Formats: sequence, C-alpha cells, structure tokens
Amino acid sequence: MLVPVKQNRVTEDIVRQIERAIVSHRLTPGDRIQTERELQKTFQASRGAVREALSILRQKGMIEIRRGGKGGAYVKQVGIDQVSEGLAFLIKYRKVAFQELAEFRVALEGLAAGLAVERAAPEDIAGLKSLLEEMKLNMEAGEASLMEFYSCERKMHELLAKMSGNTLIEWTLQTIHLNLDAYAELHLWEKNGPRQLYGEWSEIVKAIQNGEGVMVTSLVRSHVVRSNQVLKEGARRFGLSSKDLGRMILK
Amino acid sequence: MLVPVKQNRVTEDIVRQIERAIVSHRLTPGDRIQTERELQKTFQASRGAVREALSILRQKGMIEIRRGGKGGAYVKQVGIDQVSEGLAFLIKYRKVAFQELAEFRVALEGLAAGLAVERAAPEDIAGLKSLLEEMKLNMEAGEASLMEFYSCERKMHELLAKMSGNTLIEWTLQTIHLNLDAYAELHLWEKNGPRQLYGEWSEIVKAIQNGEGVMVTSLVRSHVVRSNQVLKEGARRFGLSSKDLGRMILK
DNA sequence: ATTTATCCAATGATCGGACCAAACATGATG
DNA sequence: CATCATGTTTGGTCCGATCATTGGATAAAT
Repeated sequence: MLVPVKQNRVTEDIVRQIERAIVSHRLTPGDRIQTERELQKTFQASRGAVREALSILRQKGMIEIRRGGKGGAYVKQVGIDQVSEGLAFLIKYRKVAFQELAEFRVALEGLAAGLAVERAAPEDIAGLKSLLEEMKLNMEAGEASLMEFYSCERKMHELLAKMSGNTLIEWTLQTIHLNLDAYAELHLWEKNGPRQLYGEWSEIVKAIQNGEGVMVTSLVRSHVVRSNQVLKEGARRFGLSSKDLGRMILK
Repeated sequence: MLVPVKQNRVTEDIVRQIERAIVSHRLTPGDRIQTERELQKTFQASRGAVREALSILRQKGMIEIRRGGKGGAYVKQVGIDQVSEGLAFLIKYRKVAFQELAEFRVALEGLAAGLAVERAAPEDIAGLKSLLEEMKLNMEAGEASLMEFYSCERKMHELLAKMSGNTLIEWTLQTIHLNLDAYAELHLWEKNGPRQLYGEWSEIVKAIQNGEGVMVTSLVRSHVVRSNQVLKEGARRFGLSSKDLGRMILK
C-alpha cells in the first residue's frame, strides 16, 4: 500500500527534534537550549524558521523563553497546562453544558476517592486531618477567613485526587477544578456553607480512616453533587442561565 | 488590586484575536482567513509575526494551512486533536503506567455505559444491534475478517461513548482509545477472542435494551477489565514489560 | 469534444539582513 | 558599599527577496 510522501517542513522538523529531545530526557527541565542564532547554525535554517518552531514549543508549554543576557529557551517542567489548555478550549468552544461538566466531575471525584481509600498512606491521612483542622479554625473565625476556608476546601479535593495514585485522574480533575475556579465565588452566597462543608468533610475523612471505600465514594459523590447544585443555584441568583454558566467558564 | 501592565507581544495578540473570532463563531469551519500578506496589512504587523501566529493556531489544530492558489488559512472543525494532543503528550512524557490508563478507562467506560442506558434513543439501540449483527458475520467469516471484526468492536465502544450524551466523556474516551490503538494488534494472539467478545457484547446490548443500568455498567466494566488483561498478557508474550507497554503508547 | 500538457499567477515557506528593546554584566562614581 | 551609567547578549519585530507548491487558465493533441 502506497502512502503520500511527506513533505518536510523545516519548522516542523525542528519542533520534532527538540520535542523528541525533551521527551527522551536528553533535555531536562531547567536546561538551556541554544540561542536562536546558534540554533540557526545548528539546523542550517533561517532564524525565522527557528523562531516559528520555538513559538510552537512555547505555546505547547514545553519551553519558556527569556530575553536579554543569559536569555534563550529554557526547558520547562511538564505542567498541567498542556492538558488543561486543550480541555479548556473544548469547553469554551463547544459550550459544554454545565450538566456535562458536573456529571463528569461527580464520577471522577467518586472514583478518585474510592481509589484513595485503597491506597491511602499514613501521611496522606495525616494531611487530610491537618487540613480538616485548618478548615475548622477558619470556619470558627467567621467571615474574615472565608477565603481561607474555601482555599482549604479546594486543597482537600486536590489531596484526595492525588491520593488516588493515578496521574490521569489527578490531572483531569485539576483541569476541571481550574475551569470551575472561574465562578468559585458563587459559593459565597451560601450562608451556612462552611458549617455544612466542614460536616461533610469530617465524615469523609472519618470514613477514609476506617477504610470504608464504598461509603467514601458515596459521601464524596453526594458532596460534589451538592456543590454543583450550589453553583447552579448561585448562578440563578445572579441571573445567569445554565447555558451562561457553561460559557462563563474561563472568563 | 493592580496588575503589571502586560507586554503585548504582537504575535500573541494576533493569536488571541483570531482565536476569539473562532470561539465566538464569527469565523466558522471552512471559512478562509485572509492571506498572510493581507493579514500583514490588517494587523499592521510584519509577515513574520503573522506567520508565527498562524503556526501556533495550526499547531493547536484550529486552522489548516494550504499552499498555492486558493491557499491560505482555513478554519478547521474543532476536533479531538486539541484534547488528544495534550493528553497524548502527557502520556508520552510522564510514561503513565499502563495500570493507570487501564483503571481510568474502566471507570470511564462504565460511567458512559450507565449514562447510555438512561439516555438511549431508539436509533442508538438500533445502531448497536446492527453493529452486533455485523460482528457476528465477521466472526463467522473466520480469520479473513478478523480486522473487520475488531473494527466493529471499536465502533461499539465509540457508539456507547457517544450515547452517554456527555461530550467530555466521549472525547476523553476517544483519546484513550486513540492511544490504545498503538498496540491493538496485541488482541490478535487471542484464539477465541471474537467468540468471547461477541458473547460479551450480546449480553451488554440485551441489558441496554432492557434498561438494566446497573447490570450494563457491571458488564461493561468487566468487559474492559478483561480487555486490559488481554493486552497485558499479549504484551508479556511479546516480551514487553508492563513499563514498556506504557511507553509504547503512541509509537 | 474530451483529454492532456503547458504555462501562469497566487500564496505559503524559507532565507538573510537590519534594527529595537529588554535583561544581564561590568565597571565607574559617589 | 551602594548606585548609576554603559555595553553586551539575546529575543522581538520588521523588511525585502526568492523558492516551491498549488490550482486554474490556456493551448495542444487526440
């Protein structure tokens, strides 16, 4: 079977070579790549071609570019950006319904929690308990510490995702949370939010300690379901349609 | 709160403007954007800057660039590429363990199947039955139609994902399948694969028809679990370690 | 009339050179 | 020692030119 001949675009060739070097760890985070003018000689290409390649790599989040002396392209630590960007665009462009994002989140958080129970290390549980304690303090401190309280709540979710021991789950959830952040303020209207949330989390942590996997999954799921409802209700109060809610993601 | 003034990079400004036009549907798939030389005048920027911007947009999968007469930048249909690229890179770079990919897949397919039961339209069920029939024919045709058989099996998964009615689930699963494709051949060693698979799918389709959500979820999950085992076992036979299996993803 | 070959114009791809602006290094100056 | 001025490195931008590819128009052959 014959296949169309591939036309080598210089730019893409450069991208591929550098990308391969990074993926194969010949270049590691923090490394400085040659300057544009050096790369120009290395690849025997014009500076424009080199620049296009670097632009693409920067957009992908694989390198960071600095100006001035000691400037140049530096290999970046692989971050969530790479995954997040794509998903975020999908959400923006397709106007994914809030309902879809919500049910996806419920399922993933439930899954993560279930796995977390099986794999919980003692220090993870200690971390959860410490966060819970911090939540309690911020709750009792009243409105002044409201932001800190919700920050704790967010950290609980992140830790739980991490405890799942599954990178894919952890990063996908991070992306969702990142996108939900845009309207996290909608939580604030809820009068007894902190007290309710603290109650839910105490139960969850307790169940994790006891290793009750099914119970944890169930608790987390209903916690997330309630959180989604709060967001939805908050949006209603602020006169946003459910459709706007989806669109509002990421400003 | 004040924020440092942003150094407007011309290139990024151009990217943002075109991107916004696409997201807001002022540009729709198939539309032809101005030529580079026209954009140069429109944005009052150099052609190099315009080209860098177009390169980035192309890399993101938002436009397609053609050369020659009637060439130029054409707006592309938003595809799975945008999501897939990021996830694929993550998998490549981080060498996600096969185990992680596997359990992520089990959970998502189970979820999708459960939702599919609730939302199944008559034509979807008809589609499943027609695919099942096709599977049966290819199974009875023996080895000659082996590839067609597995192609059907793949389509079953895709349809089920689509029936979930959740774009996020559907696209994430597509990405995973895309990545698993790289070693789909490992299925082939299995002697009674087709017969077993056909049996599993008949049960699944039957349960969907009867609207037995829990049963469907359970059947699909064990189907996927078995599929994962087959892949793992196949890899062992071919002398690949489980780690290689993870690395093998995407060539 | 239909097919085939050839030519032409539009357009992206690449190149080389130039200058500007930011970041860092160095040394003079108080 | 601290501070400022100056120079150097390096990315950011612009310009102009040439090459290569593509699609359409035109001419030639059948």
